This record gives sequence, C-alpha cells and structure tokens, in this order.
Amino acid sequence: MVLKKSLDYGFNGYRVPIIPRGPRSRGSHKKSVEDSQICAFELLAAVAGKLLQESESSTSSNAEGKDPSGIHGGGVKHEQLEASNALRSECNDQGSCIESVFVSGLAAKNHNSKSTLRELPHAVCDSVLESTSIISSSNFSKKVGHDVKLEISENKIAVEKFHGKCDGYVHNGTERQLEVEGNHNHNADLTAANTFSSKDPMEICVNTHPFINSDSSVQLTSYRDSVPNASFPQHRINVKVGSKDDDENSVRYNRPSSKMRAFRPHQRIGHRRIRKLLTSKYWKVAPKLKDCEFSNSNGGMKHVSRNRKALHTSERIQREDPLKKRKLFYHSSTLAYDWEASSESISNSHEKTMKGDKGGSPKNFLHRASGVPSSVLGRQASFHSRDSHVKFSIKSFKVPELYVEVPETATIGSLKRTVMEAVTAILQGGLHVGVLLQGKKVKDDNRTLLQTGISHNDNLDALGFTLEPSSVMASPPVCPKDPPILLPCDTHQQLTRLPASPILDSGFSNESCDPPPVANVDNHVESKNELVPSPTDVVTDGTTPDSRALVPVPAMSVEALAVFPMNQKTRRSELVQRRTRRPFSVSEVEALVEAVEKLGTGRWRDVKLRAFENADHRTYVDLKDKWKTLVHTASIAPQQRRGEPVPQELLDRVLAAHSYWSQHQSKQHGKLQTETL
DNA sequence: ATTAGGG
DNA sequence: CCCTAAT
Repeated sequence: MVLKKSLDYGFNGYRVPIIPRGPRSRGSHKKSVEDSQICAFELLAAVAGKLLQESESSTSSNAEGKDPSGIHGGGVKHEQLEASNALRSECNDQGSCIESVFVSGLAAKNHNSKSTLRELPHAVCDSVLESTSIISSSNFSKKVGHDVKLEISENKIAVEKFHGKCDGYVHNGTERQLEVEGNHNHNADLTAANTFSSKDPMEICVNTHPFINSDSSVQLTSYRDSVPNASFPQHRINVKVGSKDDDENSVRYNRPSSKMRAFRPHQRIGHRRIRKLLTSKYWKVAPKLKDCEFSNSNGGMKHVSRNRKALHTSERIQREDPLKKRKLFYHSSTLAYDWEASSESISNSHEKTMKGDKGGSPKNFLHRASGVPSSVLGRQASFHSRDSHVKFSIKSFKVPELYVEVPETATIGSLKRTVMEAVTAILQGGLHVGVLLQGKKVKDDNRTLLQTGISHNDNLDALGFTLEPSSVMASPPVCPKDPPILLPCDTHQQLTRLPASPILDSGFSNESCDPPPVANVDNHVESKNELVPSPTDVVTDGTTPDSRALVPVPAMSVEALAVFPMNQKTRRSELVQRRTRRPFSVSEVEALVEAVEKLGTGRWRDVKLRAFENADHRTYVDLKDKWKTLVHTASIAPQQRRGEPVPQELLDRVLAAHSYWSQHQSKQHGKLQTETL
C-alpha cells in the first residue's frame, strides 16, 4: 500500500518498513502498547532458571550442603520476597498489571521457605542466579484463529542478587515460573500474564580476569569465572551452563530448538494471535563489586535493597523498543523474540582490582561476555586498580521482547515450555556481546581496551554492552507468505538498514548492534529496500492489525541506556530518554529533498505525509530539522561535513530548493516548482 | 496539531 | 534531537 502511495506521488518516499520507535515516539499504536506493558518479564531469569532447573535435580542434592553459611538462605529469602513485592507493587502502581497475574510462584514458594528449587543455588553459592522471575503483564491481544500470540513486552528478567561465589556453575537455583492466565473466551482477547518474580538478584561481575575465558557457553559463566576466586575459594566448579545442559537439557532442548529455529510459515492465517510482549529481563548484578563483596553472603541483603531499586528503575527504562525480533516456531507454536538493546546499568566497581586479576586481555573480556543473551549494558565504575586491568561489572541486562504464538488450546505448561525453549534456544544459539563506548559500537574486536579508550580511569561510564543474537539466529529465512510473521523480516530489515548508517559517529548501538556481525557482511543498502519492497514492507503495509503490531516493534536500544547508565540518583534520563539517534540515510534525504522541492519548506506536515508517512520515527519536526541541517551542510565545505556523506547532487538540490522557496515565500501554493529546481 | 527557531 | 513559543 505504501508503495502505491508513493507511486502516486510520483516518487518514492522513503519508507522504512519497520522502524523501531523510540520511547517517545509519536507513533500511535505502539505507544499504547508500551504503556500497557508495565510489568516486566524476567525472561533472562527464566532462562537461567530453566537451565538451572534442568540441572537442578542433579545438583540439588549437593547444593544444600555446600553452603555452609546459613546466611544465604535467610537473606536470600527475604530478598526474594521483597523483590517480588516490589514488582508487584510496581505493577499495581502502574495499573497495567491488572490483567497480569502474578504467579506467585516465587513469592509463594519463597514463603514456604526458599523454594526447594531455589535453595540449591543458594547453598551452592555458585549459581549465579538465585532466582529469576518473570513478570509479564500483558496486554493485548487478539486472537486469530486458534493461535494465540503472546507478546510479552517489557518483561524483564532480573536476576537479582547473586550471592555466592561466582564460581561454580550456574545452578538451577533459579526458579522460574511462568504462568499465563488467559481468559480466552472464544472471542475474548486473551490476556496472559506471566509473572516471574525474581527473588534474588544476580550479580554479575565481569572483569578482564583471565579465568574468565574458561567457558564459552553461557553467559552466566562469565560471572562466575570472573569473580575472583580468591574470594571464593570454595567450590569452584566450572561448569558451563551450556555444558551442564548437556545431559538433560540437551535432550530436551535440542529438539525444540531446532524446530524453533526453522521458521516456518505461519499456518493458520485465519487464526488470531495474541501477542504478548515479553519484556526483557534484567539481570541484576551487584552494583558494586567490591572485589568480591558479593561473595560474602551477608552482602546479600544490602545488595538486595539496591537491587530492588534497580529493578524499579529498570522497569521504567524498559520502554525501549526491542532491537530485534525474531520468531521461532515450536511445534504449532511460534515464538518470536525481540532482543532489546536496552541494558541495565552496570554497577561500578569501586573496588580496586582484584588480586586475582591477571591481566585479562580485552579479548578475554569480550569473549567472556559473549554468550550472554540479552542486551547488557555495562557501565564501568571507577577502577582503582593500579594494574592495567579494567574491572567492571554488569549490573543487569534485559531481554527485549519475546513473541510467542501458540494455539489457544495450548496448555500453560506448554506455554511455559515454549517460552523457555525459545529463550533457551536463543541462549544456546549464541549471542555475542557488543561493546559500546559512548553510545557507539566498537566493532574492532582486535583492538585492546586501551586502544579503544577503555581504561580504568577513563570513560567507563560511557561503556555499554549489548547482547546480540548470533548470526545464525539472525538469518532465519523469511517467510513472506505469512504476513503475521514478521520477525524474520525484521531481522532482514535490520540487516539491511545497517549499511545505511555506516561509520559515523552516529552508529548507535541500535542499528549497528542489532545485526550480527555477519549481517554486516551482507550489507544491503537502504536504497535497496526501497527498490525492492522487502518482506517487511509487505507485511507492514498489508496488514492486519495484528501483523502490524508484530512487525513494527522496534527496537530501541541500548544505546540510550548505555549512554545514561542508570545512576540511581542522577539522571532522570530514564524517564526522559532522548530518542535514539537515527541519522538520515541518503535515501531518506533524497525523499526529503524531493518532497521539499515539490511542497516547499514550511509544509513539513505534508512533506512528512508524502515522503515519510511510513517512517513513524520521522516526525515533521525531524524533517524540518533535517532540512535545516541539510541546508547548512550544503553551505559548508565538504571537508567539514560529517556523517554519512550526502551526494553533492542532493545538496545542490537542497540549496536550489531552499533558495527557490525562500523567494517564493508563498509556501502554500507550491505546485509549480518542481521543474525550477 | 503545526510551524519556526533557538539550543 | 529537544524545547518553546506562536500559531
């Protein structure tokens, strides 16, 4: 449809099939969605939990014994409760959780004592996650046919408190519960609320420590490893999460994951889907790692309180749009997930370096990090270490959005499984960590931290991390046929878009990060998109409300977060986040120029309608501003121009149009001018 | 809601 | 991009 329109006008307006909207986006429906999604889905936590659980049985027996200190237990418990309460209250406050159901699994269980599941971890201390929770409040949805699509947005998974030593496996201490409550009457919308309450915050600390590199498999690992063992001499079991799964998990997951990966066209076109937004999860890491502060069990309570705070904050932050979306199909259900770039703040470590640190090369660090699913924002705190090691901790990270599509007849259990599988698949699929420095992605993996400008006393605050899907994940086949399924498309699009904002400073995590590196390889130019309507476009255009909803989910990014690490006191940035920067691509500029040539300046509304109607992230103000800058750019020497170079030809047209319209003050009747220019 | 400009 | 004032 869009295409048609464009044609009608005689030129192709720039269209972005799917554009992530910033928090403040003026986009219409999106907004409502965002608003409605209040509760967070602790996805990550869930994942971790799952993993843990899987292995739990095996581990559990041991666990208890391991934790000599009883502290963990009590402390943890409290924390958990608090966390859940906090979450709950938050939901209430927002009011959107009405529909959400709190699965009190956590709370309830906690009460009972630490839930059995959880206990293990505590005891073990190794586990990174003590508990995870997922909360989803969701809203939405409609049914299409038999399938229910759940989109859980703004869910966060937070792993709060990590007590324990970092070594060891990540145990399944995590408890994850996912419940969906749906009232789906035949026509009724299905509402599902999942709650995962996270009990324990997880703390993650990453440093360049040598050990870190040990396992590659799962992110969690990093922490454990990273933690200086000095502090936790105890049981250091290096288990990879991934490895761990081998036995049980592998069996279970393999099948699902493989299936999930394969994208298959949505079969039931007529079905209604319910979309549930899954928000990202946050992993909370101890805000400050004092060298192993967290290793102490007592530290737990303290951390907890902080965590709670963080949690709340993070929820607010969550508004961001997901960077990416993907869909997975599992059996009859489809899972799509978005990765949100947003990351959580990372705590600073004021500590001095850990003794244990040996110089970890940046590389090590990176490697370590990779594997963590979901975006992570890291912020450095101060590094006092005298040595050349940079130490930082990642407070939390969240997983963007998760789309789940399942038959209405699906059981809650199956839904849970589906979600977990999706998450698991993602995790296993491999994620890599992107490093952002001052909002810009650092692509050169070979550069050292020092070369990159990351040193213990420098801009640690500007350091951020993002979790990016592995390339494999990124390139799932697109299924044009099935309109509803967009994720793949999204992916595609994103990939496509990358090229658009090449090198500039502007490269934000958003755009740049999302796509896997691989993606970069196949750069498509934005213009290409225009020429050849991408599936995404089709989807977007076409569309049923449902599909629309799905597709457009944008992604926001981490960058913003990255840029504004959550400092509890400072910055309300979280609330007033700036829109993510989206440099105009050449094709956009062209569309703008063309529109202005025809309409003249002063009619930005019309310009917007004409050339950017489908680019919801471009407001008329943006267009006006862009024009302003274009005029300026065209007036200065090419050497002074920055950013993606705009073809001189376009700049010439800009000047011509500018002067033309300046003279013809009559901005109102601009019909004749095309030729003039 | 738009437009125009300054920041 | 944001913010504001003026429409």
